[in-house]
Amino acid sequence: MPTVTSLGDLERAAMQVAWESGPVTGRQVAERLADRGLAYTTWLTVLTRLERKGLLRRDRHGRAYTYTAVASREDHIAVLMRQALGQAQDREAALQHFARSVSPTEAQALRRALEDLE
Amino acid sequence: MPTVTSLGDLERAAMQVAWESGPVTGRQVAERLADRGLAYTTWLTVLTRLERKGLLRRDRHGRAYTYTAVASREDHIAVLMRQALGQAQDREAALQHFARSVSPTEAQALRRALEDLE
DNA sequence: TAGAAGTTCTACGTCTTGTAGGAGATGATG
DNA sequence: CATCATCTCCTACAAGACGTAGAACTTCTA
Repeated sequence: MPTVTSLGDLERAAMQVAWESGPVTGRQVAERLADRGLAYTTWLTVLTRLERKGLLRRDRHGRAYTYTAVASREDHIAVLMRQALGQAQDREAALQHFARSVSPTEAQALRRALEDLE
Repeated sequence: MPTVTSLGDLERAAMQVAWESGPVTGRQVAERLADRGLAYTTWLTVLTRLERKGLLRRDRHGRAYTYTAVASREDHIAVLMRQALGQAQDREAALQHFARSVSPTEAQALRRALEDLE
């Protein structure tokens, strides 16, 4: 299981944009996050690093690159959760603790999801 | 939700020992992990950092300190999983993806755990 | 063909983690 | 009580990740 490195603050922000706005250019990310007052090239660097981490893919479109999330946010989160779970020596016990820690709504959603599995 | 910082390699190893061997001294950790060939003070530093991160607690016992895990390994893992889940904007969707990604055995364990909830 | 817009490369400061030595405190032991 | 074995504390340094960005080079486009 290839370890997913944890993301920094800017990296997370850029991923949010990629997830919410579909394929984006560096320029678009910079505009979407203009409130942070960071330089355009800062976002380019962040996007490049996210590509190297395998979270984004990029395709040329004319002069510019377009960045696309490799996995959906939900998939990414599921991977993170599985990775946490993988650290348990007793997974069933860990799952039990997890089940106890979720809200009733979440528990219900989980039950439904598990039913749909079969 | 106070963010749990991710652990480094040595930190994780030290936590394993703390979880498996109950309260331990720095010396014991160093011995348990002697195969790594690291200096005793290296482990002391690691334990100190884990204490600062809130994962270990320490109590004086004569001249030495004894380190104890604040949460069980399973609780810690549940926290990590919840933290991952917390990044979703649509938790139900994320849980659904997670449910789909676990093994049949794990799914069964989860179902049981959720049943026991009520 | 010149300018706008894009990319690439390089760089630097800070924080985290791995790694550990030296100095000082303290408990045990003869 | 003096000394030795231990223990802690403080400090340090290298490497890597991340935030941050400018300079230089490339490429559309009018």
